[in-house]
Amino acid sequence: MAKPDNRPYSRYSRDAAQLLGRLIRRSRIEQGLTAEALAERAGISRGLVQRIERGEMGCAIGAVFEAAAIVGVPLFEASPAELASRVAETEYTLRLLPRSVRTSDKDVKDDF
Amino acid sequence: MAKPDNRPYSRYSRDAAQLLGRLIRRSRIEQGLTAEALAERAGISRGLVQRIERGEMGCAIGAVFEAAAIVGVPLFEASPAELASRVAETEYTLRLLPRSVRTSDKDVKDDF
DNA sequence: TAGGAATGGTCTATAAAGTAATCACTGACT
DNA sequence: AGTCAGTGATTACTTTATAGACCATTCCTA
Repeated sequence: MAKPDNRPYSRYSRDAAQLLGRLIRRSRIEQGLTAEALAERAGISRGLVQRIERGEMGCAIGAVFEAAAIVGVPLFEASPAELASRVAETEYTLRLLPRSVRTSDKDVKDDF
Repeated sequence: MAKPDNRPYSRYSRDAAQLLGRLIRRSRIEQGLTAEALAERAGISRGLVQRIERGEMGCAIGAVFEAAAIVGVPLFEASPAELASRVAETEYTLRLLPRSVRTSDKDVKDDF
């Protein structure tokens, strides 16, 4: 795994993963879709669907997002078009930024 | 990996992953944070940070969300409090739904 | 309320993610 | 201009997730 498991995840990221999982489950059930059926469509196993819906942190983001897309849970509160637009937009902004970050040390700027 | 790679990801989920990665990178750079530094904070390797920022689908969602949380990229456009609230909310709704889905078959709604 | 599909959990083999070390290259400062 | 930190990419190795089959249980529905 990514995390040595003694280094805990932040509350925020755990909540986010859990919420996403619950939303997927909710949507799936509301659509009368079986876990097995969703798994098949997403090209993953039923066991993985379970873990995704449980909000486990080890699941591949591709599998999670794919499941979300299939049952219609919006990612980034955005439609496909909006999403693509924001991708391009961010891509552009990224090109304007310095490629390398100077380790100017200690100013962490976690305020905002 | 989750996907046999012949079964492609949908455009939507790929865009979402890519956008998230770019946003993380953007935020990181704007904060003058080194990829190495972010990796250390997230408890992951620098190589994984690279893949996350590249938007690769195989990254663990925990690692991605953790990185996002650290650099301040909002998940679900929600603050920590809002997120927790929505988790509880969804949890509740979920309890009202049938636990088991009847395979009423063929009404599938993969358009959106 | 009985039948049966759907779910949840467990187990093993395998594929893949993740790490760490290394090297070349880019680009930001003195 | 030269230096060196940061980055990007590749490698080999370790750890982990995933698939798939299985069994027990839940709970829809006839």
